[in-house]
Amino acid sequence: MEMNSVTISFEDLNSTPTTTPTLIFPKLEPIDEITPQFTNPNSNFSVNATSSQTLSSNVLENGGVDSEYNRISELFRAAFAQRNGDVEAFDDPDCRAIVPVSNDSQVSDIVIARRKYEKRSSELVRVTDLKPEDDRYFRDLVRKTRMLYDSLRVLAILEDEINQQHLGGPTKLTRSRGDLKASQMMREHGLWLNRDKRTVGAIPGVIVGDLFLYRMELCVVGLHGTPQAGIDYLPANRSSNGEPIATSVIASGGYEDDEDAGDVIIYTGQGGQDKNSRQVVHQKLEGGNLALERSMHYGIEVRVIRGFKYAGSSSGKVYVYDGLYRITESWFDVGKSGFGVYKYKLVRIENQPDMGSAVLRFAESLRTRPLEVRPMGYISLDISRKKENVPVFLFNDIDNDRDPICYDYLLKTVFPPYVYQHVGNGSGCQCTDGCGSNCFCTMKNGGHFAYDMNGVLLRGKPVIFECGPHCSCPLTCRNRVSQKGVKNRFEVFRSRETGWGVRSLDLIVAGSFICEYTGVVLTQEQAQIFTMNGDSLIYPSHFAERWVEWGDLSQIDSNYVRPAYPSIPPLDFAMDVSRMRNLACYMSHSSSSNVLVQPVLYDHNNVSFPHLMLFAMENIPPLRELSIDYGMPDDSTAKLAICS
DNA sequence: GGTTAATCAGGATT
DNA sequence: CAATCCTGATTAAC
Repeated sequence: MEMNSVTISFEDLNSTPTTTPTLIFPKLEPIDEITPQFTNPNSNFSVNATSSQTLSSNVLENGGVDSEYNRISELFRAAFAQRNGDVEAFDDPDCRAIVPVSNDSQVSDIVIARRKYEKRSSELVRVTDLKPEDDRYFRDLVRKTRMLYDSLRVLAILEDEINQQHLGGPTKLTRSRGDLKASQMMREHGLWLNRDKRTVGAIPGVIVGDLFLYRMELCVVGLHGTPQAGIDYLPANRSSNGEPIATSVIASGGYEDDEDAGDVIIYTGQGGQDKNSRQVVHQKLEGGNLALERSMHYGIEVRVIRGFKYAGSSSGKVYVYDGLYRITESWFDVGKSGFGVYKYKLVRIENQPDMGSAVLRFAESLRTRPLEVRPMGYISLDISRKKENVPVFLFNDIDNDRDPICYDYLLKTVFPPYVYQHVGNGSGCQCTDGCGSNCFCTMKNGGHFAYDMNGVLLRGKPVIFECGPHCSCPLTCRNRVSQKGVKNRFEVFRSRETGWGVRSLDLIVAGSFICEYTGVVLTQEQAQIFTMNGDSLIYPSHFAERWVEWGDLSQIDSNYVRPAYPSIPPLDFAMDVSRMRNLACYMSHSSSSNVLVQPVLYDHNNVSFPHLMLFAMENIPPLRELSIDYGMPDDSTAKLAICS
C-alpha cells in the first residue's frame, strides 16, 4: 500500500501551482505500520505470553461470564494507573508506549523522555494521487479506528455505571466522559491517525459528509487536532519558515459574528471571549488568527467541519466534515459586541461532493414535507402500509421501475411452526425491576448487557438473546431492541449504480439497530424445490460475519478473545423473499459495508433459526446508501440478483 | 410545567 | 500555565 504525499515547502506555494514539488515521499508507510515505532523494542515491557494465555483460557472456561467486565474494568484501571504513574501498572504486559521514540531531532532527548506522548509532527504534507485500493485501505483503517473508539467510549461509560451500582452509593453527579477516556486509551496505544505528518487538504479515508459525534473523535482520526479550539494550525515556532499555517477549522456557532451561507463562510477568529463565550476584548492577530491569515497568503486550503445541534446524538451535537475551503479575504471588523474581531471569508473549493451539512438539512426537510421538497419521484409514501412504526418511502426519479410496490411487506421473518415448539412460560426471565446481571436472558448472553442504555450494540456475537414475550420484564426493558422495529425513516430508492437501494433520512448512530432482514424461512426440502424452480433464495450463511468487527478490542487488549459464546451451529436455512419482503431486501452489497448482520433470538429459543438483525457499523449520514456484505466479490454488478 | 438558556464543573491538548 | 467554537449536569428563565 502506497500513499503519495508532497511535503509543502513555501517556495512552492509562492510560485505557480504547476511547479513540481521539491520533495516527494513515494514510499510513505501506511499509518498502522508506522505506529509500531511508538513501541520501544528495547524496553522490558514485552508482552507476556504466558499470562495472556492463562487469562484467555480463563475467559473461555466460564464462557466469559462475569469475567468479561472484570477484564474490561482491569483494562481501564491499568490504563489510567499507567497514566498517573502508578507503579502497579508496570506489571501490565500491555503497558506499551510509555516512552515514545522520537524522530523529531529538534527537541532534546531528555525532554522527549519526560514527555508522555509524541508531539504532532511539524512536517506539512498534502496527500495526492491515491489509487482506489489506497482509498479503500485508508477508509477501512479510519472505520476500524472509529469502531474501536466507539467501543471504548461506550464501555467506559458502562464500566462507570457498573462501578456506581457496585458501590451502591447515590447516583453520581456527573457521568464519566467516555469520549475522553476512549481517546486517551487509544493514544496510549499509538492508535491516533495522522500524527506523523501534518496533512493539508483531505485526510485519507475521511470523505465529505462523514459524521462525528464527539470533538475528540476528530482528534483521533486526525481531521482536527485540538479538542476545543476551533482553529487547528501548525504553530509558528514549529514551522519551517517561522510562520503559522492553519489546516482546519470548526464552525459550530461559537462566535456570534459568524455568517454561514454554506459555500461561503464568514469565520470569526479566536480569542477575546470570557468563559461564558462573550466577546469582552479585542482579538489579536496571533495564534490561529495569524495562521488563517498566513494560509490565505499562501493559498493553502483548510478543512471545514461544521458543528450542528442535532437531537439524535447524546451530546446534542454533531460534527460534519464539509470539505475544503480557500480563504479569500480577511479583515478586522467591529463585532456585535462592539469589540474588534478578525474575520475570514472562506469559499468552498468546487467539484467536491455535496456538503454534508446541506444534505443534513435537505434530509430534514424531506422528513417533514417530502412532496413539497421533491414533488416528483415518489411511488409510495409507505411501502410497509403502516406495518412499520415509521413510513418507508419508495422513490425513483431516474426510470419507470416500480418493482418494490409489487411485493407484500413482511414485517417479521416467518419461521416454520416447529421452531416454536418448546417455547412457553418459564422459558424467559422473571425480572420485574430491570434486567440486570442476574437476569436469565443476560446470563444467556454471557453475563453482560448486549446493548447500552441507548440501544447501541456493545459487541457482536454469534447470537444475542433479547428478552421476549415469555419474559416478565416490560417492553421498555433495555434488553429489547431489535424486536421493536425500525426507528429511522427509510427510503427505498433507485440509483444508476446499484439499482434499488436503501438510505435513511435520519442520522443512524453507529451500533444502533436498523431493521430485520425478513423472509419466509424454508425447510431443507422446500428449499430444494424452490431451487429447482429456479427461484433465488437468501442463504443467511452466506452473509459475511461482520459482527466480529463490532466491539473488537484486540488492538488495545492482547487478551481479547473473539466471542465464541454463545456458540451456535452454522446457519443452515434459506429464506424466500420472492413474494414477501421488507426494506432490507433492497440493500446493496459492499465488501466494506456500513451495515452488519447480527443474529438475535427473542420469541423462540431455537439457535438454528435466529432473526437476522441489521445494525449500523458507522455513523451513517442521511441519504447515504446502506450496504450489507453479502459475502460476494466486490463488484457493483454482483448485486443480489433477486432484488435488483 | 415543560423546553431553552445561562452557568458551573471537570477536562485534554497545545 | 493559560487559552481553547467541549460535554454533561444543574439552575434560572421563559
